[in-house]
Amino acid sequence: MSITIRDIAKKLDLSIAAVSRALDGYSDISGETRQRVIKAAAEMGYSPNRSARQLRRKKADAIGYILPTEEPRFADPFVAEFISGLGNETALHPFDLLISIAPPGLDTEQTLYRNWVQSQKVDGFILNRMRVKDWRVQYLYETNIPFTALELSLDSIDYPRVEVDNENAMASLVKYLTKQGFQRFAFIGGDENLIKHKARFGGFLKGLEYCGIEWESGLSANGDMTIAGGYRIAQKLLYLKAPPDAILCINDETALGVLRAAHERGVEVGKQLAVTGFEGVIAGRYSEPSLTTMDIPIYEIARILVKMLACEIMHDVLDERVVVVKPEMILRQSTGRMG
Amino acid sequence: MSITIRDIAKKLDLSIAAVSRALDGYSDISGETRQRVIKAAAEMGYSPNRSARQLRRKKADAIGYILPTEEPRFADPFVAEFISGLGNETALHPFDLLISIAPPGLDTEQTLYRNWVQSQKVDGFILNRMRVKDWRVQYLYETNIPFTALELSLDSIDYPRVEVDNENAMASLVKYLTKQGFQRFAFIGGDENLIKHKARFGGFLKGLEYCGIEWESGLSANGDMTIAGGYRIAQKLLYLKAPPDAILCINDETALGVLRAAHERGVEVGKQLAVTGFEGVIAGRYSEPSLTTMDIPIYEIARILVKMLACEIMHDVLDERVVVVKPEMILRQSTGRMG
DNA sequence: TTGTAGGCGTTATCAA
DNA sequence: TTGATAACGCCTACAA
Repeated sequence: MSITIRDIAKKLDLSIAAVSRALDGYSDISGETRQRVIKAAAEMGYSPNRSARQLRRKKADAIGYILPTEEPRFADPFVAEFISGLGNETALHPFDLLISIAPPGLDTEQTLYRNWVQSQKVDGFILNRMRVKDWRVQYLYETNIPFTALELSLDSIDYPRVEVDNENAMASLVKYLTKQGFQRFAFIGGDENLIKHKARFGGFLKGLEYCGIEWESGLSANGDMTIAGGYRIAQKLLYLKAPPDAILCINDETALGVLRAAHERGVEVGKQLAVTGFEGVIAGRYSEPSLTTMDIPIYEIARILVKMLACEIMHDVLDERVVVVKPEMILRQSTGRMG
Repeated sequence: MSITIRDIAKKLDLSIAAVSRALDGYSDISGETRQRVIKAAAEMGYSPNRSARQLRRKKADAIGYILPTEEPRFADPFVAEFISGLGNETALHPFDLLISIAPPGLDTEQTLYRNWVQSQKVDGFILNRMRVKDWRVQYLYETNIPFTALELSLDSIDYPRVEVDNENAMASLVKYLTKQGFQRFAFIGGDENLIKHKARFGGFLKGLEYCGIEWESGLSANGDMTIAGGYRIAQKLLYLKAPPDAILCINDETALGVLRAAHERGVEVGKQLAVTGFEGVIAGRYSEPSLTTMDIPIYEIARILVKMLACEIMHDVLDERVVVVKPEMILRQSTGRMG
């Protein structure tokens, strides 16, 4: 079968203990022996059996990410970039990345988390799509499992995390559009239980207030953060007797759907109607018209989350327990009048 | 610490062996005892320690997917949908999904595969983005590790796989466009070492031949299968003295970039210029204009690959060793003249 | 039907 | 500096 330390020990006429220590870089082993062992190991193509090591060390050397997705087929560019970041960063550490998928309901998701914890499959978790009240936070905190997350849930638990300054960013968009002369603001959000929604919608309201504009509740609706959802809701908004002249969206996907609906309605986006996204997904750069958005470095955020988690797991000191990311406003054609 | 069978045994005053067998559904255990054990296990929140089980069984109960990506940040919708399919299907089996990322060069990628194999991290692999000559196929075949793949590489090794009828599908597009009156055909491909490229470009040529059109090599170029790549190449094509009136792309991403370039050039897509994608990524439905494409059920394919792999690992008989998927032509505005 | 015991490959604790 | 040896938690002959 596979090569074990036993094979190396036999070949070198050493004890397995000596081999093990030589490979793990302990100091109580002669330099010469170490060299011989390392050489032999390399020649024989040895690499330690993961399960045995894990069993003994009581560590999985793996981190887990459970994608919280509603529909089986709801895979957006955000996810792709996020996973890509997780994958690249974990590869730099001595960790594996374990991935699964569970709808954010209580059943499957809870079972999955509990199972991974109890069977010690992973040493820690990466979380995103935080909910206002998030049982994952409660659970992992109580069971003392390390985790890092994108966004802070409102469970009054302080965990290592990356935060995006959603609120001010969204407010900035409102202010900018006001200066451009737009007046009737609509907002298309997502699930109200999401922190992301709360923060961005909050920023929208804050922006309106700052600009002295009164909020018309009829001009806001929540979708599912997909292109299709944005399209559907925009269709309604654009057929109102007094339609909005600016539609701010919780994310780029939604905004891309809005663009489509506007085209069909024959509304000139950038002139008669301003549309903004959020998150800076690549497609927005090439849409017609191109999409004004608040860019968020999703890939980088994912990497930071892994780095932080690795520190937590190793019990290293974390220089920054909270990393705040400021979105960057990217002005493109969909808000027009940009000279 | 965590709950083990020992704890259950102690509580129920049984031997650990009895508990183990009861949980694993062996027949040589009394129904009553089994019930007691199962009940206690559930109450105590037991789930077996993964490392211990793996070590004993010499099985990882995990499948691996190593994302072959060039750029650290190259995450496309294809990947998102693919991973989503892998994740959902593995969740239905008693398997974990281990994910990592490696550029398709020899170095990192080879080390990673070897490491996962040698340390027995996974019981099998899912492959995609097959290359014409693919060392992964050679290696896994030789080491006798189960794997399934999307596309057949040209290594003369017959493995369980899903194949997409790329060639005929692409040829169909050419034929269709010819009927619509388009005449000067350009093709934007990807990496020439990819099976996908070979097959789709081959289909393009086949289609031309069928229609009696001569191929102008100046009207073909290879990009990197991203929106940006498509955009860049289309810019060149559209400024030729005799520009094409139809641009067929290896994938939707490329085609979306072409749309953008056409807009900027002031070319009316659907009338003066036909553009087609391939793969049926969701964004194409909402682009402006919407994109004609060959839809491929990526999500389903991923699930099939996992199912097949599971069979292979369990040494079950595979009813179909090769599943062929026929893309579905979806006609939208980008090829116009559709009544 | 149940219990005993050995071992999977490592690592860690002792002695030597 | 090295070598025995005992776990880690689970599974499975074999014995009872």
